[in-house]
Amino acid sequence: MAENRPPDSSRRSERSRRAIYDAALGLVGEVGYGKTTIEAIAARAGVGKQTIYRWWPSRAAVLLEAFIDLGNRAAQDAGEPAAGFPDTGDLAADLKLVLRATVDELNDPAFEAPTRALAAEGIVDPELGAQFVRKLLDPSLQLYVTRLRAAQEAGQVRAGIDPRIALELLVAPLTHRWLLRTLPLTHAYADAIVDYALHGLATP
Amino acid sequence: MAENRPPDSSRRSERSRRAIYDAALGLVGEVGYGKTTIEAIAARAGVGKQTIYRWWPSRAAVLLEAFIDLGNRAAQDAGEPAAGFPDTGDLAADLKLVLRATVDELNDPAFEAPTRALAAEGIVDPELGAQFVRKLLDPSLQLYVTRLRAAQEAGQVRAGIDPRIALELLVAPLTHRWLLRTLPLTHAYADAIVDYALHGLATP
Amino acid sequence: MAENRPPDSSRRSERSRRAIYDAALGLVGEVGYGKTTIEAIAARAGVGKQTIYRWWPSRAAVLLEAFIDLGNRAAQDAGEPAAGFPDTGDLAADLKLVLRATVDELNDPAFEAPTRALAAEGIVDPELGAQFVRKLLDPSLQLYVTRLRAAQEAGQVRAGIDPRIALELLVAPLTHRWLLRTLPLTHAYADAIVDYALHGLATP
Amino acid sequence: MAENRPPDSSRRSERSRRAIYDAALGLVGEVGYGKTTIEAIAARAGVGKQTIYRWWPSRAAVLLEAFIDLGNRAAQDAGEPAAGFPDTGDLAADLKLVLRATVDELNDPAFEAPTRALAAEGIVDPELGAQFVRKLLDPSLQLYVTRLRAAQEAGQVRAGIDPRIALELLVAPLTHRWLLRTLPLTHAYADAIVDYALHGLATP
DNA sequence: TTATAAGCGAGACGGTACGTCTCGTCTTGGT
DNA sequence: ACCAAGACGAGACGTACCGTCTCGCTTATAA
Repeated sequence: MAENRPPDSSRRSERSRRAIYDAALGLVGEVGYGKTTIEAIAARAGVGKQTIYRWWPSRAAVLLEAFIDLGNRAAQDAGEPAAGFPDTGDLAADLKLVLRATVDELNDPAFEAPTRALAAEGIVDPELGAQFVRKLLDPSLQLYVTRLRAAQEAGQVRAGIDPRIALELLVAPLTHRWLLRTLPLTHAYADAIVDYALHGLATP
Repeated sequence: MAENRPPDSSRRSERSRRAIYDAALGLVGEVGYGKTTIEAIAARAGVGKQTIYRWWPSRAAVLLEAFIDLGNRAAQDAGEPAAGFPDTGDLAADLKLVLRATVDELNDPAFEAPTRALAAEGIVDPELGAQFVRKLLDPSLQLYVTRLRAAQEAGQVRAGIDPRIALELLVAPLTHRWLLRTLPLTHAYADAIVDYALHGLATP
Repeated sequence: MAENRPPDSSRRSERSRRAIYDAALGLVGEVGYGKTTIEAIAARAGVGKQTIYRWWPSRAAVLLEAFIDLGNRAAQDAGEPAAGFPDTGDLAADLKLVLRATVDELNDPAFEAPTRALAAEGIVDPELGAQFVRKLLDPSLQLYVTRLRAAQEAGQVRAGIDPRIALELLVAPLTHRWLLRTLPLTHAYADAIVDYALHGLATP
Repeated sequence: MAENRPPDSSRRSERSRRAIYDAALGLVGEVGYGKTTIEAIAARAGVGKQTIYRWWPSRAAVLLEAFIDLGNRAAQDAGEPAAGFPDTGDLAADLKLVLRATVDELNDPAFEAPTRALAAEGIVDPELGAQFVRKLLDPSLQLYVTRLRAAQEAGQVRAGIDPRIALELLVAPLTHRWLLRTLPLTHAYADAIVDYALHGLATP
């Protein structure tokens, strides 16, 4: 009975898709994620509810795609400036630069609400969490891997170090403070993390 | 007009409070947090809904208190046994022991669902997040501070190191992997984190 | 802000409407009007509560419509049979016939509960009372007017008499006894009312 | 187990009783009967809910007693002026006088809300209805019986007429219009009812 | 060039849970 | 013992959304 054929995406309305992204991001910013209901998105986008249910499995999925799309458009607008990791040869300086920028981004109110919402949803919904990590988080982390490997080849990082683990020593503390709001997230903290991570806690 | 006087907690029914804790924890374990409704908790606890709304501001607050109470009872049952941080003199070994235990706890399915639910809720609701940190997280973290300070006094940790930041280098990577499910959370990973954090990434 | 547009009645589910009528009448008969909740009607009708709230302003309005519908269906089933007022030429006899039938109807237990409930609600809620009168009471009373006017033309009723007032002399005492339960409502009483009303109380 | 002994009325607080009457009448006047809850009465009277439940079986019973008490106090204040039925020898004139006064009373807004509420409740609740009739309605009606019997002895009313039925011919139409709001309730209507009832509808 | 079938906007539907309100009972402490 | 106060179990209220399901209406192939 239950046919459940997937919809023909070639006939999908681009117009509606954009309107839904805009409505979703707008609502999350204005009333918070909890009150961003599918009905409200549909109403604001001037779209039937079914059009959302046809193409997305959940409210969080809509927001995730809207977010990714936002990033893509931003990148495209900026003429695709790589957004690569700086490599001045001074690893500590480069890391501090990037981590400070991360701190600023995490402290940006416009960025905060939807990201927290997505992170929270991803923590509970493994499917969504995987997408979140794959599409939003991993690409950024990969840049650390590249930079760390370069430093390793330059003899600035110990040979045995696994860059994939090393990067977590740098990034996780920031994420930790941001997600759990244990203590304020400052540039000084970012600098301290870099110093501690590079030179260790133990007496030499 | 809006009087809204707080209820008289001296007349609160202990019986109902326990029943609500039990029902909440039971339901979260059985059907997950998302489907643990206040109505269901009230029904299972044999309690009026108003009795929940009278004493807790939200579903998450109920679960948080239930969780804390569970911890308290466990501690009490066990006759308040240590719960302290090991101090064998070997800092690396002690840290590995504790972080491995943390890994095991985070990987325990019984523990996972409610903790994820609470963490996710706390990420979005600052009020609840603060309680979560204050009542559940901070007490554990404080033990790290104590142990690190002892190591510092023993000359095993560099003098300038702030234990409160140092501990995040150790704990945050575990939390990060657990919350975001980037990569598997293993004893080997815990060991690596301790080694990297203690001795740093940079070439000496 | 408050849009509150009325629903599109062309898309209304006939199925649900009937089910709601049946459930409402059934429940009033079984548990009484006071215990006939909207939740119970919805549950028994296999209908969402919103479907009731969408189309009716109150519980009493549902029952009123159900009642009217019941009358309409009964009339339709019977092939629209007479329902008219008898006119044998003997006004007293005709009135006694009709008033005795009214007495029987008012004394019918199946009829009593919902009618009392509606009447009581209409007494307190002017809106509903108006509908009650217009849709259920007035059509019946109009038959009296017709019959009395015929009698007037036949010279059996004094020329100056206003049929609309005259009818109340006949009908109100029955309603009075029924609503207020002052004294038993019998055929003898109906006969007495007709005799008194037609020939007056005063000595000629 | 369920003892359910009746409370000792000798120790009853007169103070509370009065406060409850006042609160009940005040609330019905201000917010209508539907919103006059027992909780609200208790709160306004500065009385525990149990004190109401202890002495009255229902909200309507409270209001009924409050109403009766109001009448008693009014009578007492006025020095008990009989309130008897006028008897000038002219039955028609006396009846018109009284019925016009009744019309005025029924049209008095202050009087309307609680009386409608009580009547409506009495229609549905036989117990309460009986009390309503016995304590409020019958005493008034008895005055009609007395006056009609006097007229009968004076030869102004036909010998066979039962005053108890006759009075309903006069009073019921007014009640009918008031309760059901079929048509406006005016002095002219009261006069017409008296004329019609005294001299009948039929041609002599 | 029409028909035909998809996506679409709209929104009614059967449901579930919400958070509030009131019910009538029960408990506590005060007089 | 009655009382004021109010917590309690119970459950209906009316609202908000859920996800599904028709409805007509474009709109773009395929006959």
